[in-house]
Amino acid sequence: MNIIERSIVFTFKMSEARKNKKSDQVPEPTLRRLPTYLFYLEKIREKGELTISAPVIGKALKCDPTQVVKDLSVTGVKGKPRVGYNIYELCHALEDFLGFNRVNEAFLVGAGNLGAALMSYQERQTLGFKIIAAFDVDKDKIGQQVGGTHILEYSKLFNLSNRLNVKIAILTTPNEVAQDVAEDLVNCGVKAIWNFTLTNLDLPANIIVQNTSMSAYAAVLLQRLKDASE
Amino acid sequence: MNIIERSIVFTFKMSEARKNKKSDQVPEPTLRRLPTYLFYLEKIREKGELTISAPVIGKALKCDPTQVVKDLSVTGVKGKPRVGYNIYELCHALEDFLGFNRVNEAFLVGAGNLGAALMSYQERQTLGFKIIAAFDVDKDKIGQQVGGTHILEYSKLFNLSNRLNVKIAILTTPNEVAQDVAEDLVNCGVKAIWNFTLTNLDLPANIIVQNTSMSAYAAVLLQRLKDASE
DNA sequence: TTTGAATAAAGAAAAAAATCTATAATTAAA
DNA sequence: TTTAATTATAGATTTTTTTCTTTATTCAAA
Repeated sequence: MNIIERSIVFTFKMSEARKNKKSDQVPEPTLRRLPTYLFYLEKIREKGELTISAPVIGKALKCDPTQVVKDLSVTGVKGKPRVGYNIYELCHALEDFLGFNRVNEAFLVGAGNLGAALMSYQERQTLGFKIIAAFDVDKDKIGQQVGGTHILEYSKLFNLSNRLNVKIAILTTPNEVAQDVAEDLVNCGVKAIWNFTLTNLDLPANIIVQNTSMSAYAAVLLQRLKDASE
Repeated sequence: MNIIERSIVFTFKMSEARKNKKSDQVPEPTLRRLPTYLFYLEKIREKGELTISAPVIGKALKCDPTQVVKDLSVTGVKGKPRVGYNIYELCHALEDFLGFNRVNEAFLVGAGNLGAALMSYQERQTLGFKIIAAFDVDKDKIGQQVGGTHILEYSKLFNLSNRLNVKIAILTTPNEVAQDVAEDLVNCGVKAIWNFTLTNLDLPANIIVQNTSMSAYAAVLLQRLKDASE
């Protein structure tokens, strides 16, 4: 194969990769597990440990050790045989990979119970981003503060988004207004919406929507309980 | 094959099925989708529609129509070609399958923001179970009421669990006490724990633990946003 | 220094899940 | 009554994810 043929093959492979971007995406199950590793490792690090092996992590987190190795490999951190991983390095790499050490700013719309929970959640535990402003239409809530974040009148969203360049929004409104609010958010430049409502949002294809329904987990729990009693 | 040979084959198959119970378990991805179907169908039913086809559901929920058919088939409901499913029948079957129409009673421990959110959640939206009592150690919270449920002194858990036969518990305590509380709950007869803490609970194998970390979703969202901007 | 045990890493195999395809049933329109 | 279009259903295929296997590396002990 000469240099031209090679470059053709190369070009082909590149466009293939670009076409189905999914190929180089980290699998969702892995992404979901990564924070669990991070929080476990942080706990171990606080105990003064310096290294940890995949079998030990696997035992603690009740999962397959080779799964652990595969998952952690996305960070690029190399472990040493007979020793394991450097905990400090691994924590840092995980935080970096997950983006938990960057300031990912987010809006929150709907400061009801769940909204307030997420606002206070960010104080204690790393959620992955900082809610810089919450919005609501309820006069009683407006002006209040939860978890260090102010609740503002919803209409202020439009002014504020002009000045700030916020890409992430958390949607915890009632179902009925979810679609309208989501469209407002997209118009304000939001690129990713974490949707806690039961509304199936109809938005442009380039907008990332992460649907999170508490019912989904409840369904799995109830079913496994049913399975167990049979 | 005579009758005896047949019965041997039959016995073998039965024990196989019992051995790896997983085989007849409904896949977790399907279980997670079922509440989404239910809430969508309820919305459509309210509009007065009587039937709906899998392709229509698939278009609305942005998923493959054959996926819809496979998922809905777990309820046993049959659709008619060229017509689709009877919405009323399907809603009922889904509620029944998911156990959402039964009274699944649950305890909640840790009436902080997230706990309170779940308590108020059950009012508006079907969570799948009814939180009949919440427990906390915070004097300010004890005696209060959220979403129609009273917050009781934690120590009352032990008396109450003797009288009531509650199988499900929601764990929304701080991480530090999660393991201890979980063990208490198991001693009180709880069989399934919905764990919102970041603690990896170490409990008997027969106890069902559903770990739900907000960070897991956040991680996926952040990553997809990163993927999109590359 | 040598040997052996532990473990990461890479790749193969298996399992699980999603998607595609073909078939048969049904109904509305011709 | 017949035909064509729609759609559920079942099964095959593909893709994704997990688990298993092998290999090579490293460190501790002999």
